Amino acid sequence: MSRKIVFMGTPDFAVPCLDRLISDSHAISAVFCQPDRPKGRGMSLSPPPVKQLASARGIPVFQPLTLRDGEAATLLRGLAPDLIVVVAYGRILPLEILELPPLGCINVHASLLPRWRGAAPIQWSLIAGDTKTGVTTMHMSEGLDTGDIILKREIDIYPDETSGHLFDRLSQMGAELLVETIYLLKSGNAPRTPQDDALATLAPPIQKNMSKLNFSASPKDFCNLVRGLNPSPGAIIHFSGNPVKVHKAIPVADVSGKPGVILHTKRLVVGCGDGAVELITLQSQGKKPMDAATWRNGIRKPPDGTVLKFD
RNA sequence: CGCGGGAUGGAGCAGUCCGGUAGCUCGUCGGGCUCAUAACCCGAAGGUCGGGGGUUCAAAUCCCCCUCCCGCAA
Repeated sequence: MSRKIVFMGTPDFAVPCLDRLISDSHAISAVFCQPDRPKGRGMSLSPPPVKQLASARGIPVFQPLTLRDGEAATLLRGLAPDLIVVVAYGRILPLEILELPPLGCINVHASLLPRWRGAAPIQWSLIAGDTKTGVTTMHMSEGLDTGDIILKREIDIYPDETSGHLFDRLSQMGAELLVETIYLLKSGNAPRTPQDDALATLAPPIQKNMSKLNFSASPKDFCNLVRGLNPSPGAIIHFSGNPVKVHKAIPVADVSGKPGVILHTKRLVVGCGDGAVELITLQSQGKKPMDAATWRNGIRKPPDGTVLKFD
């Protein structure tokens, strides 16, 4: 027999999960997501990705400002779901809602919990230089990603992988793990393992002041930040006072120089920490991304005796 | 009407304020040098300066309109 599911999610990451539930013929009685927000150039109001998919499939969409004023709970009681599936919804669910569905509320999270609880697990795993990550499903509790674990699946992070790329892989994997989890849940065989709070780390939302790259950091940390912040919001360096976004950078072995100083006449090998990094792809304000050699063609030659360097 | 940057030979840029010879770093092609090079030297080709209108003896440059690209902020 088919169980009624309410899906709660907002951004791109949640889309494959919803899409998979729909194509697997689960009964999605409603979708909740964050309200439309002004977005992009021109600040036009735009619906979040999950809403776009749900609308296209004719599923009712609700976008309450809060889940804590009782209205959402009343609404949900009316929908009487057997299960609530939450994927990157953007809000913590109150106990009143957590206790509502008979099968409970489950969540898909893009990390190997208890590592990287919070809003930006993918970015933080890259920034920290993790070599493996994964997806976890859990029974939701009142805390931030603290619920008992149902299933966990692990993958290796590629050495030059970006957040964008990892996002794609993990969101697909999340959809897989979600359907397996629901299957186990329905059959009453879902495992339930409490998280070890002592091993927990936090992945708070990415702040814009994290975007500034520091050439005195180690080459590895420098490049990890570039990876973690690609494609959004992007890591920034400065040249002649102007911000330049770094889309790709790699550590360079056996070379070192003063932080920020360009060490090669052709490539953008730059002194960094106790070594050097090579900047591969850059983007100046108002421009499209370009490879380092191309970017370099556009900068003016400094007066003789002056070294080329980043601020 | 959120703020802002941009469109100039194949690429990235300067020149635009103060109208009057099309410039720089590369690439391409030809030649030279070197044991050798993402090295160096010499030479050449290649542009209706995004589109339209206007002002002017003269517009990449000044005025008006349009198209496309991008950054920030949210």
